[in-house]
Amino acid sequence: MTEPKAKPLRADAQRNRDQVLAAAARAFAKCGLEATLEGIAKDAGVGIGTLYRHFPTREALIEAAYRKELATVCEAAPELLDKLPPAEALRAWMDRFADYLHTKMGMADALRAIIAAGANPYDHSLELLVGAIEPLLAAGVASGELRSDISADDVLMSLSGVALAAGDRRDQAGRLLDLLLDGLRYRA
Amino acid sequence: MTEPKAKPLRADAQRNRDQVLAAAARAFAKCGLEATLEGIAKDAGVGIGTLYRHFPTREALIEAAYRKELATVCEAAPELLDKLPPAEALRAWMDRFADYLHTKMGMADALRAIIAAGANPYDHSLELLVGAIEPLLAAGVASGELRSDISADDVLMSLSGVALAAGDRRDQAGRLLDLLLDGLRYRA
DNA sequence: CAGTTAAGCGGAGGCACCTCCGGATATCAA
DNA sequence: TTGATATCCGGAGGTGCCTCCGCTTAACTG
Repeated sequence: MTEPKAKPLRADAQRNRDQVLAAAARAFAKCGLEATLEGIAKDAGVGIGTLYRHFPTREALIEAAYRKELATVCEAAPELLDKLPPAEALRAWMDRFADYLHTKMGMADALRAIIAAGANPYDHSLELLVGAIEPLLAAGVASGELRSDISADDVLMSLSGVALAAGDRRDQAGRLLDLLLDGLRYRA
Repeated sequence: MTEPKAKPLRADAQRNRDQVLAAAARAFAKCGLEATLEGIAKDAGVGIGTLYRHFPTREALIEAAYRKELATVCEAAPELLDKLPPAEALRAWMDRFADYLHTKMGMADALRAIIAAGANPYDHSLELLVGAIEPLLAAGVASGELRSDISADDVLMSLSGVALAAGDRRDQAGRLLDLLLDGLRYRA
């Protein structure tokens, strides 16, 4: 999970990167999303330039800071698939995802940027999410509950769009996710 | 359409407001959304403070600048309803809306804020949109094509979520809107 | 161990955002 | 017409964002 990557960083670079990430996690936990990048850099004991080299945008930093938690949400997918019929498992996972976004609204904007960017195939979080959705969707298609002409990408896009648009009105988000799932159910 | 409001502005205030709005429209048309507020203020011949008094946030200014165009999109709803069966009319209107957002991506963030704000009942654009969707939805329910347990608010939320999340991938947005409409169709 | 060099560092600087408040002025009452 | 005053104006200033580039140093070589 501490990805080695193609290019191993120089020792000092790796150390600084970790310190920035730790400081960012602290700052976001304490101040929410409006934590200043300069403050994070100072707290990490590095210059602002160093922070920007490692994380070229605010979103990149947030994304990296929350990646581990996001992975946890994604890992719940297989478990749900064990316990529930595919369509229900998908719906339940959507709820987990929406809950997560709801508690970490800070992540919302970052996520929107990540997903909207779309084009970047190296983005880890995006893979993570698509990877979580794919088995759920495939199982639903196999069991005949879900239509087969929608990709995991599309589901993610709709899901995140709905979750982000609904913002903090969690009940409304729930209704919209029901609606989304209805659209996904197979019809002759 | 040039709402008189409860409090008629003082003559100079009204004049300044109009000039700012005109400058904003010019700036957004020319530079897209990254037009600077300071530049707009200067172009309008007012101080930055005046701009901020009239439009406390960037979104407020954008919203005001695009309100007229948005109204045009909304006015298309009844016409579509005349020409098409309700569900198709709704779908066609969604396309208009998505097209609009697509050409004016600048508006996207503003719209997201407007819709996410939600709580502000005085927001004119929100009323406009809900007012456009409501008849389409009602006609669909009346004809039995669409389910009756979804509100125009919910439709707007899903629609905008999808359109915004899809960003500039217009084809994907189209698929997602199809999906949304499938969810809206009546099922026993 | 000493030399080389590519990678990394960091903060000064320029730009935009937004707030705040002393001065200006439209409006109204007398 | 002449104050009185509520309203509005505008830009200086404090803050954060992000870029750029000269200096530093880890890592590698012989």
